[in-house]
Formats: sequence, structure tokens, C-alpha cells
Amino acid sequence: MTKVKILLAEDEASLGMIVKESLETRGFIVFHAINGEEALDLYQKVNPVILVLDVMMPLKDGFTLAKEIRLENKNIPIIFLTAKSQTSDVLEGFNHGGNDYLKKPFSMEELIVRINSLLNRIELASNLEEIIIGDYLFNYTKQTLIYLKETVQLTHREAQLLFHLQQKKNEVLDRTFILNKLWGNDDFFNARSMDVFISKLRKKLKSDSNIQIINVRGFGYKLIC
Amino acid sequence: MTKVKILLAEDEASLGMIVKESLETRGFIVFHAINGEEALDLYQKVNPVILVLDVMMPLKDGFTLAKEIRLENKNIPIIFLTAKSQTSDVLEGFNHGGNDYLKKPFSMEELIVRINSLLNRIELASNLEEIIIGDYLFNYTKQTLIYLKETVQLTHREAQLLFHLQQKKNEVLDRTFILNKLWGNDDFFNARSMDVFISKLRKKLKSDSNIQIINVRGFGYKLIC
DNA sequence: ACTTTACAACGTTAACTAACGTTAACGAGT
DNA sequence: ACTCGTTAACGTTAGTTAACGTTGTAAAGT
Repeated sequence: MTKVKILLAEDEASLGMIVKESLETRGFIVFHAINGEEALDLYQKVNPVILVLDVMMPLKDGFTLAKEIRLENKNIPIIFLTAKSQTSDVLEGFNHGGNDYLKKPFSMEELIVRINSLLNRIELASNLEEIIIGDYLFNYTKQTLIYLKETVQLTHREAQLLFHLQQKKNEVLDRTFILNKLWGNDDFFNARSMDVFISKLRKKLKSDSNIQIINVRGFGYKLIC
Repeated sequence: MTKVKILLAEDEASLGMIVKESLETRGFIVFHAINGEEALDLYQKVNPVILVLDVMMPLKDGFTLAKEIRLENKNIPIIFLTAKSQTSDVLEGFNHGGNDYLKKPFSMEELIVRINSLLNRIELASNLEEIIIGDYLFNYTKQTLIYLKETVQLTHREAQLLFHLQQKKNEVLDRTFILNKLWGNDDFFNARSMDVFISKLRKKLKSDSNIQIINVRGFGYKLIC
């Protein structure tokens, strides 16, 4: 089992260091950002499975950061670290779904407990793992598409692309977003490369005629199912 | 199943917070505006499926706000929150169609019941998903027009335009509104481009002679069906 | 009052172009 | 040798622009 990646965003150097170390001794991999901008940057790069965000940070506060990340990933668990001065009602607006919060000062035990409980939820959710797309079963980690006992193997790129299409099914998945996310930039050649993969996915999904990948000229693609 | 987005407009901070939280614990996504202007702004941005509007609000009252939103969307369900002082006869003008109202103070149970009953209506309507236009069935997300088992694929622009025409069927759809909404601005060239799409839609809708897209010189178009 | 003129708004078809679709060739990595 | 992703080559299409025709309306002319 691979280690769990945690993104920690905390501007106080000493506190950040302590939390990072403590988490690392428990077997987590911790990426430490010292402000909101850096945190967003690190998030894109390392793809952590859980976020621990200080609310008060320079350049970008934790709430704003959380909102931006939620645009990309609706399900990632977030734990907010808040000063005691902050009123709980502001926080409770975020206290739902995959979110949690912790008032400073907190003990490491508290933090660990919350991280583990959120991770359990994730594990339960991703044990289902089989994503239903029309008459297909899509397994992202296994990179397989199953149609009536017939299993088709997908390549890594195909699986990534289908995963993101499925995340926004019946909505438009932005071209430049996906190009930047999967290819790193949205230049001409990568765009053509992506076209090729769209074409490949259409072929592999053609058994269910209700599924369509519709192009929205100039904007992106819509997975209809 | 994706979560239901609710727009809550309520200027009393404490009440708004409580309602927001309660709704969120029931699995709704709540966007909270603290006045009418902000509510309109949020409406444009997040595209909620149901509105809960306080009648008495700063900058813009709930009724005015509702009228403005209804210009864009005739079908969105609206629940008005009213002080007990307001006479019911003012409200009864609004108590029809997709509207409902609730007198303060109200219990959360009452609100939830009303929200769910309005959502059921919506779900029935949008699970059919097929919008009836004369003898045609129009599916906006699939971008299809079905006439007697014959399915015609529409382009994105055609589908967008038809959707808005249909939203205001038998009324005038404003030219500049639609140009700004779909093209971003209403300059000469975009206007001509739109004319072309009107022409294309007329062709694709010609099987049912009862359907007409009538031009209202200087104002816009009326979809008759 | 009626007709004529003028012009802007709209209708339709077709040409055009950038975006996209598909297949195959290529090349790096195993 | 094989797989995967990129690049190339060529085909197709959506949306814009252009060109020319039609219609509505208001002002000028009679």
C-alpha cells in the first residue's frame, strides 16, 4: 500500500514544521506550503488525497483556496485549521460533506483522528471504485472498461481523460483545463493529441449508443450518458 | 446523483446561517446571499435549481428579485419567506405556478417539506428531460430534436438558441439579450450570425407547420407552438 | 390620402476558415 | 518486438463572414 499524501498549508513556520514532522512519523507524506498560492500550486503538482489548510494565510486564505480546489475536485477531504477568535458559525458553513475543522491550539492526536476518519470515508467510497457510465463499468485505477463481461483495457491517458469527462458528465469539460491538467500545457500539438484520445474513447464506448462525447466547439467536450 | 443547489437570500445573519446549515446537513448545497443584489449575482453564477428568498431585504426586495429572475427562467421554483405582518393577499399573487411561501417564524421541517415537494415537480419535468415543442421532442443536453422517431442532431449553438426560444415560447425573446448571453456582445456580425442560426432552426423545425419562429422587427423573435 | 422612395432590419444561401475527427506513421521506452 | 503516446496527413464540420434578396416602415413626393 502506497503512503497517503497530505497537503499542509500553514504560514507559521514553527507550527508547520511540527505538524509536518508529526504526520511524517505516522507514515504520511506531507507537502508543506507556507501560503495559499503555493498551496494551490503544490496541489496541482502532487495530487494529495487530503488537505489540511490554515484559514488565515498570506496571499490566499484557506476558504478561498478550498473553493478553488473544489472546482477541480468535488470530493477531496479538507480540514481547516482556525484561530480561536474565529466564530464557529463561519466555520460550520464548511462543516459538511468532506470537510472538517479544528480550532487552534489543537493536539496532534485530534488532527490524526480527524485525518483517519476522513480517510476511511474516502476508502469506503473508492472501494466501490467501479464508476457507472451508461452500460459500462469504468475502473479508473485498474484502467478497465467492462461491457457485459467483456473487459477492455484502457491506456493511462485514456483512463485519465475518461475519468475527467465522467466527473463532469452532461456538462462541458473545459478543453484548456484538461490540457493543462493532463498534458501540462495547451499548445497546438497537445490539443491534437487530445483529439486522438477523444477519438479512441469514442470507439471504445460505442457499444452503448446512449453514450456520446459531444464536442462544444471552442470550449471542450460533453460526456452524455 | 449530484447535490441540489439552493440559493438562499436572507439578510438576517443568524437566521440565514441556521437555515443554510440545516439545509446543508440534509445534503443540499446552499449559496447564501445577504441582499437582493448579491442574490441576483449569485443566481447568474451558480445556476441554482431552487430559490428561497426573504421578501424584506436591503438593496432589492424578494419580489422584485423574483420578477427579474423570472425574466430569464420562468420555471425555477421560488419559496418566499415573509414576516407575519405581511398580508396574505399580497402573497397570493405569487402563490401559484412554481411558487410557494412561508410565514416567519417557520420550522425547518416546513421548509424542507416545501423544498422537496417543489423539487419533485422539477425532477419529474427534467427527468423527462425531453422538452416538447409542437410535435418535436427537444433534448437540450443531448442536443437532439426528435420528430416521429427521426432524430436530428443539433449543434451547440442551435441547441442553446432553441433552448432560450423555448423558454419564452409565445413571447418575444429579446435580440440583444440573447446576443449578449450566447455571443458575449451584440455587434453587427454576431447579429448576422444569429440570423443564420434562426434560419437553420426554421429549417430543422419545418416538419411541424404549427411551429414558427416569428421575427419582431427591432425587438427579437417569438417561438410559436 | 395615396404612392413612391429610401433605408435599415431581417432571410437565405453559399463561401470560407479555424477547430475538430480519424487513421496511420513514427519514435521513445521497455 | 511491443506498447503507448505523439506527430503527421488528410478529411470533415461548426460557426462566421459575405453576398444578395426580401420585407417593414417612415419620410418625401404627388
